[in-house]
Amino acid sequence: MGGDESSIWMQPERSRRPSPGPQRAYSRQQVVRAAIKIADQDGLQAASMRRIAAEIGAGTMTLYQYVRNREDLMELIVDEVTGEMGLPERPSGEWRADAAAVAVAKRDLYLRHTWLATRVPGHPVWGPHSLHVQEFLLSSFDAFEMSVDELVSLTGLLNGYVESFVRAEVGWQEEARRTGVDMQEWMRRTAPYARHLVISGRYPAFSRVLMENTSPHMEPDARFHYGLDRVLDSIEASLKPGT
Amino acid sequence: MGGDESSIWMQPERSRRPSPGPQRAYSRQQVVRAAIKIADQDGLQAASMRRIAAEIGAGTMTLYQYVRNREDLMELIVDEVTGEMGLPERPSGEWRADAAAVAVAKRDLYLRHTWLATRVPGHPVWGPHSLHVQEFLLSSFDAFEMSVDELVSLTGLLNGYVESFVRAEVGWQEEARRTGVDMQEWMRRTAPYARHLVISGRYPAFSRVLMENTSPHMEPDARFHYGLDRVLDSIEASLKPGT
DNA sequence: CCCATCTTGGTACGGTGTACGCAAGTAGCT
DNA sequence: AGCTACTTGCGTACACCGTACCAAGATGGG
Repeated sequence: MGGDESSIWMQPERSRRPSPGPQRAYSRQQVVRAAIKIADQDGLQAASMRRIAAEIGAGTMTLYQYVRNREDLMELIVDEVTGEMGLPERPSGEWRADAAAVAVAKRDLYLRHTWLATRVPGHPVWGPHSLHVQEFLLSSFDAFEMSVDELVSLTGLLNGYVESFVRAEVGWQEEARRTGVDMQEWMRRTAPYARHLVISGRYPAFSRVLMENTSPHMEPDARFHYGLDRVLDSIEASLKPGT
Repeated sequence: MGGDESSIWMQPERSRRPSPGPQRAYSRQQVVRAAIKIADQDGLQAASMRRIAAEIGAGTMTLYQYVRNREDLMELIVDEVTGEMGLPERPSGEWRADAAAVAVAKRDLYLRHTWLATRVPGHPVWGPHSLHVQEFLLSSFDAFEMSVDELVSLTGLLNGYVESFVRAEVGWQEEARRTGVDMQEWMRRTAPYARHLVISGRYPAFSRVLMENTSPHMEPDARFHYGLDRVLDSIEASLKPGT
């Protein structure tokens, strides 16, 4: 009977209702926390079933008692860390402040758990924490009259901005962890080629960006807020007050 | 002597200058094309060194005569397909049309090669085709006076929008290929849980989006252009005519 | 012709996710 | 109390992966 149990959120941790068999030695929470710890330290790839199991002192296959497969586990850890965003229960009513709060909290979260940016999107994560963030952002616009399509477009604009900004930001960090070569070092090693490109004269606009790359720049924080304001402006322009 | 040869673009295909040893049996082009073909059919993961080698009838390790490692090859195939964007030699002078052309061409490219969206960003790809796209977009704004920081922010806004939109779009397709479950099917399987969420009453705004998900929607194309216009508006608002 | 040099590609190593099945623990029923 | 049915932990095995290493063969210049 039961349903198709196709989503993890439909299969909460198996409860220990009185039934035959030994006591469970671990917990889903334990597995999830171990996975997050490893991903934080050495990247999402490093959070392999073997390594996670080793971290909690279990046999590899034991994990499959707590999680159906690695993909499900990935979904669990994403929702778990999303809980760290710590948004209030409901929006304040000031849509711009609320939307900005979501954006900033999301960026901070991604910077704290850089592996979040390496995930390929697919079906949405409908865990409790992720749903709360969704609900918070969507209901920030409750005071305005708009179709679902418009609402989804506008929140998508915001989410898209944050994600792409932070993906670029975090991409370098992830590469540095993987290869041991950070941005500074990569620039240094690629300098001869960069010089060649500039000298060729084929890419004047690109060269201008390249040349000034060594001079002091806007800090990432400032760049983020600058772009964020642009996006919020563009959202504001499409808002019509509701009933 | 020579340099550090740290980037692929500094090591063009080894030329066949007269020297002892057998003729080369394959070519970098051949390897790149095979990799693209496999990635198009079965995803980036499927483009393994073994599979690519098999595709062109070579031994696995032979590929390493044409490419230093898999990462370099990935960079090569990205630049290769970027050539398909087919932008004109230089911008028309109508910045809005030029920027929109880049956005549309990029989306089309990603839809044609969905694996592009699954790549984790890191150092930029400075291959000839990618550089041309960069140059085209940057120089679209030549008529305006702005700092490099502003220029990078604005083009980043546009690129970010396109990438995040198309990543969401393509995420479903990639998941469908990987798991055999497409969006329709996923929605169907998750319907009981969705119903549960709606009934719980905890997510009213989210529920509204969910409920209308079955009614006819704006087509992806229309949604893309709607958001694109928003982004272009927001860029336009920050433009000051130059000298 | 010789040989220095190049190309091909087999084998092997250390990793991955997970299917299968076995040994052992335990609650409920007789 | 003993049996049984079910659960849990987990070792083994399989089919993949990237690539280091090296042997064997091809070939152009002297």
